Amino acid sequence: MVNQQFNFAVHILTVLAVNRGVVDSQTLARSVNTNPVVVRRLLLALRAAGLIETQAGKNGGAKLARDPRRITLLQIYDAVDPRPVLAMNERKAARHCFVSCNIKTVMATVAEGAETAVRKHLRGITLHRLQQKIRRG
Amino acid sequence: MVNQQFNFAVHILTVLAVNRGVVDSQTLARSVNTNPVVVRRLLLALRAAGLIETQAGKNGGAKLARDPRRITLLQIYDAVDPRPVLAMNERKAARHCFVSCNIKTVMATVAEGAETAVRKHLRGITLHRLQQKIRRG
DNA sequence: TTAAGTGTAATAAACACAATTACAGTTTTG
DNA sequence: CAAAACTGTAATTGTGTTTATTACACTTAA
Repeated sequence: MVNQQFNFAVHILTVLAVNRGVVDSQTLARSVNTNPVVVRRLLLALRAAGLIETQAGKNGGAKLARDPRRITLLQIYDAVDPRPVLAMNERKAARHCFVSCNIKTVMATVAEGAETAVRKHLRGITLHRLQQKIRRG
Repeated sequence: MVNQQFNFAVHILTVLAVNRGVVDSQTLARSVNTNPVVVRRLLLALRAAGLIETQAGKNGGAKLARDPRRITLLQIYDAVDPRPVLAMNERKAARHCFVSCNIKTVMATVAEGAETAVRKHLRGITLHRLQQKIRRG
């Protein structure tokens, strides 16, 4: 099972951007094709990041907290806090082996570079842009 | 459990680059701190990519097939064929929902861009460079 | 011919993630 | 104020992915 929180979150926000109003977790879950509880957990993360507002009670749900032009995919990425794009090796090094003792530090730099590259890419894409693409089919 | 094949593979190749000779899977496994069978499976992938040569039988093992200056992290990445850096959503779309029907295509483009960014980063780093970094501690 | 390796299948164990159930709390509306 | 319709959240189960382990046939050097 691959982590799809980023996908789910972008999907949810796109629906909110298109609908321009309050949408409940049940409706969002149907669009994403998942469980409402999964959606609500993501909504909490998105709210903590200041991207949406939620309302409890009857006729409650979620809506965007700001203009889609001012929401980037990087902000969504950070909101759901996914695992690094290149996994780090957390095992103990073999003390007798020089490579084993130093590879971790070196690979951390490599992973950091990969992360930076992805972040730069995501920073350049706004929710509004996705919305436009979807409108055009 | 996070996929560490890329980490393992880079580690293995770095040991081979430093040792400059045949190393058996038992020794490599101790350095990586994993099981020899796991190492041997990775060695098969690296051999298929033309990065190493292996030898069966007594005093067998693996060695680099070419100069570390001509091995990039991208080649290693491709050899182990890891999952995409951004996962794709494979679920069925909700036919009644316009966003649901089109988000997949849009997100595929986003994921492709992320992949390209990471690949570009990895293409710029050679095994030889890692070796140098490790030598300096 | 034996010792020490690789190649490879099969299975078990560990782990991450999503789905589901359940229910307390909140808010609107009649 | 009572009922309906939501959110917030904990607890548990189900499913898929990855690594570890065992086993053994095959290969090669000495």
